[in-house]
Amino acid sequence: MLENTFCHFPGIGLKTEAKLWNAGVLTWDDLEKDAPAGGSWPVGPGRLATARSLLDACRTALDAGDARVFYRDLPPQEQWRIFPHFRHSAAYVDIETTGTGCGMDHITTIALYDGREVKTYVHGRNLEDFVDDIAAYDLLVTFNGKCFDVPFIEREFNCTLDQAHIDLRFVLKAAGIGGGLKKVEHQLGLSRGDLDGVDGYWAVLLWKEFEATRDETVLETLIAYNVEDVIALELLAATAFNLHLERTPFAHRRLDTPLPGLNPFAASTAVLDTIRRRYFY
DNA sequence: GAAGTGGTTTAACGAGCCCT
DNA sequence: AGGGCTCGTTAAACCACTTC
Repeated sequence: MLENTFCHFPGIGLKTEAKLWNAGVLTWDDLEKDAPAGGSWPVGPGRLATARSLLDACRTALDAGDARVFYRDLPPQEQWRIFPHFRHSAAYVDIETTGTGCGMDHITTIALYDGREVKTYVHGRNLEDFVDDIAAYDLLVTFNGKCFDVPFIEREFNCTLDQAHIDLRFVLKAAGIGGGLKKVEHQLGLSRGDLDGVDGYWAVLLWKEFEATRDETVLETLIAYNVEDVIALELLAATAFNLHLERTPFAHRRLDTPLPGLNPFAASTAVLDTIRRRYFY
């Protein structure tokens, strides 16, 4: 999709890009050919020359796996186009915390999924390893991570996550699927089994319970919930990409919807019942 | 070459929304 | 419940191109 993208070039917005597509200029290679059928370019010679001068840099960035070039230059509502090109180096990330509001909050667990393997990080054990591990990826995929997860991580670890970042909250909203993560999953017909109805507030309660009891089953239930979130992100990213693709001339290049990854952690129904009884009845 | 047009960019602001 | 970020909107300025 990036090779069909022109709206990241200076002076070319979505309208001009659509005109190029309509004129049969569909790829970067087409941009270097003679004028399209009809004899004239839907963009002036100055902007055409600028775009042409940037083609090599774009090709190099694509080959080198540098997603940041496109992330920087694409309009925010078009950053979904990055996904298939850098999917092999994507990290689906979600954090759980002790809550929000009092300023003393900290991260309790982090889940990182790369489409193959799940990694988890726990406060007081291996949480700091996350900073080194995440640096290996070129693309972050989160839900509301631009507003919550990434600022929280950067504050807590005093670091900067400078990867390209697809925040599915905004991407899905622009595709007509709004709401929180659980609502989005529900709209797409996804189910979480035992963890249906469990939300971020439960993660706060589960951590509180774990700190009080040091019961590993409680911790595993929290991690299972955390991991379930990141596994779902891959499916949501592919779905969001396909929804946006349908609005372009390239709808035939849909991505296959990935099978849900295997969650190596299991939520305990006994633990969930305990939390339910204690806090919700 | 001047005027007009359409498109893009930029900045400021506020609202909305989702996270735990 | 609070925090915080992004996005959308709007308006103005700018740019490139077209038309005469």
